[in-house]
Amino acid sequence: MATLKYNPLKLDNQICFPLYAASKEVVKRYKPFLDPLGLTYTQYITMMVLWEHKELTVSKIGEYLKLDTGTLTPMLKKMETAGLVTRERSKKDEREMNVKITPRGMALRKEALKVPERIGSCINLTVEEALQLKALLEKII
Amino acid sequence: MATLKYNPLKLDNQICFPLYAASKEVVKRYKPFLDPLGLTYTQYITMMVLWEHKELTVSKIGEYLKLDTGTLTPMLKKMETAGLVTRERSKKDEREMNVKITPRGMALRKEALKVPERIGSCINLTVEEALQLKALLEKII
DNA sequence: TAAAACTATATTGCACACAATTTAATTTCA
DNA sequence: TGAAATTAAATTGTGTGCAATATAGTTTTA
Repeated sequence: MATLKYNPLKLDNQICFPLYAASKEVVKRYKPFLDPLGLTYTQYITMMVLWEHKELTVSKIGEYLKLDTGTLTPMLKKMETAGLVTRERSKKDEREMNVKITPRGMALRKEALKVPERIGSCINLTVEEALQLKALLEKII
Repeated sequence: MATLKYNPLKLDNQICFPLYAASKEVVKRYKPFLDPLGLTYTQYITMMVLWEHKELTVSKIGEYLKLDTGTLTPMLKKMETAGLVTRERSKKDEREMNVKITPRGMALRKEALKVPERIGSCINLTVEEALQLKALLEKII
């Protein structure tokens, strides 16, 4: 009798691929809600940590978001140009760059408040499933 | 008594963020195993569908991987240069580009066979948790 | 205290991702 | 059947991501 061998290199047998595809898919679903705010997804999560903490160094932002300076520096410069943040060297330690949210950046929070619920209704998971997913993902990170 | 309001814009309350972070993290963990094969993560999943199907059009590859031509065309050209695939216009329909795996590309499969188990031991999930995660992610896609 | 080690950010180079547009080939249908 | 619609790739432009390196400031320590 022929035995059907398990193929470890089949796309369908991967855990990485649905993770990769779902992540891109969700970021894409944010786009129509973020475009009116003038934010990309990466800028949106950056604003999230700034709405909460008001002022942070580049490396602190990088710690929260798990992004490196090669990604953050150019993006923060754009956000500065857009008037959402200011960038200033720390007086205490000139190596540090303090990124501070502006009143305009703070004001954007009101408009962003609708985003999470709108996204929620775009993602086909129950609250329980979402919590379960979150727990599993956090175990990986 | 003060009521602590739920903050929908807190990074910790997002489902999208752990998804985004975990996806990047897993792709990063593949790097040390894929570097010796001369493959990037995107090229690796492309090889997966080609190991299975041998010959596909660009759009079929895009369907499997959920990637568009702006991503695939330049990457497939690099893979052609690397001798992993050939690219040829379809005789039946000149609009289609047939991408075919080469013997060298096929031979790479043997070396790649160790990758999935090595990755498995890098990811801190039980088999049950991984299957659960996969099911939840596929519900999103 | 001055050289060495370390730290924070910036820069460079490479590889995606995708929206929007273009080009070329095929199919539809008036 | 021939113009219009559709389809498949390629191209262009913008925005990440990250490894590796560079630069400048701070701390450690011989």
